Amino acid sequence: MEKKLPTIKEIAQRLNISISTVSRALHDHPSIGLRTRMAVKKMAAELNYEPNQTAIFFKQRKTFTIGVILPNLREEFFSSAINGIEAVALPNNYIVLIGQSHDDIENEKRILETMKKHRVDGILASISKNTTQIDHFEQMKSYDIPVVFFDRVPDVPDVHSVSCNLYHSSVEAVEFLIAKGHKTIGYMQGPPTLGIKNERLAGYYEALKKHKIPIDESLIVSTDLSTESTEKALEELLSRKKRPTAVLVFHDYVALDAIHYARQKKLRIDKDISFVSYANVSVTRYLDNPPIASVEQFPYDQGARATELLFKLLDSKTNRQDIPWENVVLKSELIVH
Amino acid sequence: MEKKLPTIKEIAQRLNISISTVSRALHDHPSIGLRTRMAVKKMAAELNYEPNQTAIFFKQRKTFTIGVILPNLREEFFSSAINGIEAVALPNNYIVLIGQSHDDIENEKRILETMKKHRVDGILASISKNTTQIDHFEQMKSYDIPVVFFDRVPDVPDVHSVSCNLYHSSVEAVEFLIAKGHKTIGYMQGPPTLGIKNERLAGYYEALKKHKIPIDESLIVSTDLSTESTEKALEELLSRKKRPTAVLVFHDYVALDAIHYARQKKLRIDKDISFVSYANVSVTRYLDNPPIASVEQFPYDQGARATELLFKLLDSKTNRQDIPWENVVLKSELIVH
DNA sequence: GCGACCTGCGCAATCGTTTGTCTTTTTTTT
DNA sequence: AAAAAAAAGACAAACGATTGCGCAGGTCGC
Repeated sequence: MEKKLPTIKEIAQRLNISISTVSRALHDHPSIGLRTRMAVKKMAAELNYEPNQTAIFFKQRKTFTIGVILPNLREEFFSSAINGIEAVALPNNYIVLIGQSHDDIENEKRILETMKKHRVDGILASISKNTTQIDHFEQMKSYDIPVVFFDRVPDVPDVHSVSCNLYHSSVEAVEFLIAKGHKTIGYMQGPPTLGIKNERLAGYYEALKKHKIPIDESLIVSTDLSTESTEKALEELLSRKKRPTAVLVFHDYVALDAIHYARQKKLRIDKDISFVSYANVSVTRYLDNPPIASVEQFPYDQGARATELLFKLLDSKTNRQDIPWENVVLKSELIVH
Repeated sequence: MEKKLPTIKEIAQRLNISISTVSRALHDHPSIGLRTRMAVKKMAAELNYEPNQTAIFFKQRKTFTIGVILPNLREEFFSSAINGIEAVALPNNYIVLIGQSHDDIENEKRILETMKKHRVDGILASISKNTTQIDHFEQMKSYDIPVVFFDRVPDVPDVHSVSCNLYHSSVEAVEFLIAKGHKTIGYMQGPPTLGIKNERLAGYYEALKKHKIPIDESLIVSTDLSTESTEKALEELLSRKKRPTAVLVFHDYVALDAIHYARQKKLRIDKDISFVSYANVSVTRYLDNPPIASVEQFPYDQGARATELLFKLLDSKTNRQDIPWENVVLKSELIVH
């Protein structure tokens, strides 16, 4: 049963020709005559020949594999991003290796190491929440493995990246609340390492400024994304003398925790307090009290664009060091529920 | 910049010894003396040598890669399963290649083909909802690539599989409803190809029988999982003369659609009608009207066990054909919310 | 009718490692 | 001190495919 697979060598022997001829024939090389070419192809079909990719990978120094490193597949954002990545990668005959950092930089390093060993052709990464330096990614340069960051991109200039600009949508989100009559609007931000650029906060400031609402720093609180931390942050906001009637929240899941807590405290959502957040996760569809609006960040598109950029890098014949850093920025969009 | 990576050959030249000696020294082969072994390791460290895995894969006919084929990563069940798979695979130095069938058998075949080309050592698969025959998986045998199915396993005897026994939990679920005083209990089943064994239905029958509740076939309806289909199915149930006060539903997401629809129809959840379903997805945490109970199917454990089984197959020296088919069945558990 | 050119194919090196076997050196035994 | 045994390392053949180069044989030109 365990027949070993046919090789070009076998084809060559049966046809009494050289293996190089077989190889070229299979690749439609012009220097092989039609007769032999046909004969080779016929025999290949008969034997059910399939090239041994591992041999080819080895010879070509190329594996047609891209590695994807991301925090957690269970987050809808990332599994959607994978779909975008696959949509571009598969048609190009690339296959996708996935590793989850679970938001731990040590895992991130381990995964990167493994992917390097497996000689992936390129890497797509969304960094973990406590990745503050990216030496481990920089190292890939010396192995000539290009890296493209997406969504959670490090805040340094010399990388390739695809991300969403949250500034405009943040302005829009706050203006949306203002239009609804809110005058005291809080902001609950995430961990400092995420969204270093703080486009969300900048948008928040800008909108308030634009509408001449004085900025009250005490209305800005932080959560580390855990439920407890979020509850504590909301508690803080609720204790302000000028209690906010609306809160812009770092992420839908955080908002859900906040909403849950607010309801426990007998606050009526969208009457006593309203929430707007980011991510536009699909479960809100089933909720009675979702955030009234959420900023869509197009994970699928981000994944697809990042993969396209990576392929561009892979294709470029020139020394990769010479390619200018490219930072694609997509527009986000406020979705009102 | 683009320095090419050091090889054992280079180490050999610098030390003026043979390549084989270097190789053996690095592997602590007993026939290499301590002096040379140390020298080799020192040099390897200096040069920052790393073995070329693609060469090794090629030579060893082994890639330390397992392919995972599943319907959709966006389903929490499957992304959790991936976690279980990674938990077993990574410590064993295996890496995970993922492909989504998106519930389309053609994709499934394509992915399988690609994975075969990439010479994965083994495959874990959860079949698509319209996979009725598994020839494409059977084919893997002739390439000596073992396949282990998990969760969505084909209903044939000669496969390896890991799945959850839903029979007992189904009985338990219905008894739970009966205990709550329900006497008219409907059942909304999924597409026929999924859960062919129909343990859910069997459990449903059993519980009713046990409690001497006559079985009314008109209380059994079907959905293809789409929202529309689910709504139609619920509508049917609601139109029965003896309208059910509780429904056992194929899957949480289906239940959510059903609940959504029921509420539109002004039914009060858990008063006019109650739902119990399967999967125990985590979003129910945020819902006002979740199913009152759900059957947990332990995706993480299923993934982990399936991977262990696969490794067992990979390890076995004997001809794989001789290994008896193993069908691991895990217990499910009714979680009351 | 003889060199120039084209066509069609074979030879052999190469990618980096592993591994069976053979050779050399060292150590032990008697 | 010589022979036998053990230890340490070298040689070379794989693994399967790609590819530069060279070498036939035929065709064409003049």
